[in-house]
Amino acid sequence: MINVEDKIQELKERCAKANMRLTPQRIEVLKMIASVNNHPDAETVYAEVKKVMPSISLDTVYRTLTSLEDLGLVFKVDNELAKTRYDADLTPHCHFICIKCGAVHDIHIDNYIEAPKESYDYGKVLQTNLQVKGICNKCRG
Amino acid sequence: MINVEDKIQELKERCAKANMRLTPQRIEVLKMIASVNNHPDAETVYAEVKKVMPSISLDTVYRTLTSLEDLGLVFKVDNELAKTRYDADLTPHCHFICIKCGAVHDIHIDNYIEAPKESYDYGKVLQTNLQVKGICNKCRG
DNA sequence: GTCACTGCAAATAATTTGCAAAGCA
DNA sequence: TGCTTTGCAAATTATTTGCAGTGAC
Repeated sequence: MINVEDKIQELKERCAKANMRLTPQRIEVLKMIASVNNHPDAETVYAEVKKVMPSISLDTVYRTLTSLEDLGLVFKVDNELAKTRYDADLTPHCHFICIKCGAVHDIHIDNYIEAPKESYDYGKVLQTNLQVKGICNKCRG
Repeated sequence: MINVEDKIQELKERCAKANMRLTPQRIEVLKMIASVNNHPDAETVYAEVKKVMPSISLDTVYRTLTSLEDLGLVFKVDNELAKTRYDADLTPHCHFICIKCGAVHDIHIDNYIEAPKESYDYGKVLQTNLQVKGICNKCRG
C-alpha cells in the first residue's frame, strides 16, 4: 500500500526542484491516484477529484497527469505511446520505451521470461513482455 | 528473424479455423509487419502496403490489424488499452491485461523483476513492468 | 450464390491547445 | 509582481462504424 503523505511530500520536493508550482489541483489528483489500488483513467480521476474540488476541469486533470508523469510520480499502464504499434514477433521479449518521445527499442535477452504462475488464474496467457520505461539518451540531451 | 512464409501459412490455417477469409489485404498487411523488425503503426503499415496494393484503404488496415490480433498473429506494443490508465505504485510490478476487454489485474510477485543490463544502454531507467497479455476468464465465457 | 470483407465517407472519443483570468512563489 | 497554471471552448488526431458494392469459398 502506498503512503499518501509520503507521496505528497515527494510532490512538494520535486515541484520545487523543477520550478513547478504546488497547486491544490496537483495535490488532489495525486492524492486520489495514490489512495486507490486500481488503475484509474483520466475521466475516473476527474469524477473522483470533482467530489472534493468541484471547480476542477477535465483538461486540468489531463495536464496534471502529464505533469505528475514528468515528475516521475505516476506511470501510465500499458499506454506510453500515442499511436498503437504492432509487432509480429510473438516470442516473449523486452522493450525499452521512452516516456518522452515514445521510441521503442527491442532488448535481446538470453534467459526466457516466464509468466508468473498467478497469471494463469486470470485467463489464457498469450504473450509476456517485460517493458522497461525510462528516458532515452536522445531525450536526455 | 521471423519467417514470413510460415506466418502466411499460419494465417491460412487460422482463417480457415475461424471462418475468416484469406484476402490479399490480410496477406499483404501481415507480410509487411512480419518482414520489418521495428514496430510500425497503422499509418506506416498503410503507407508501405499501398506501394504494392495501391487500392487498399486505411480503415482496412485498421480492421485487418484487429483481425490479425484476434487470430493471435500480431500483438500491440504497449497499447492494449483504449484509455490511458495511471498507477502511482512505482515499484516494479506485473499486470495481466485482457486483450478483449482491457481489464488490468495486478499480479503480486515475490521475486524482484530487474531490468536487463542492456536497458541502461538506451537511457535512464525509471520503471520496469512485466506485462502478461491474454484473454481473461470473463471474456473466454 | 452467400456471406464476410472492402472502400468510401462520415462519426466518435480520447486527448491537446489557445487564450484570458487567476493564484502560487 | 511575474510567470506558471487553470478553466473554458474549440481543435486535433487516432480509430471506428454504417452502408453498398465486391470477391473468397
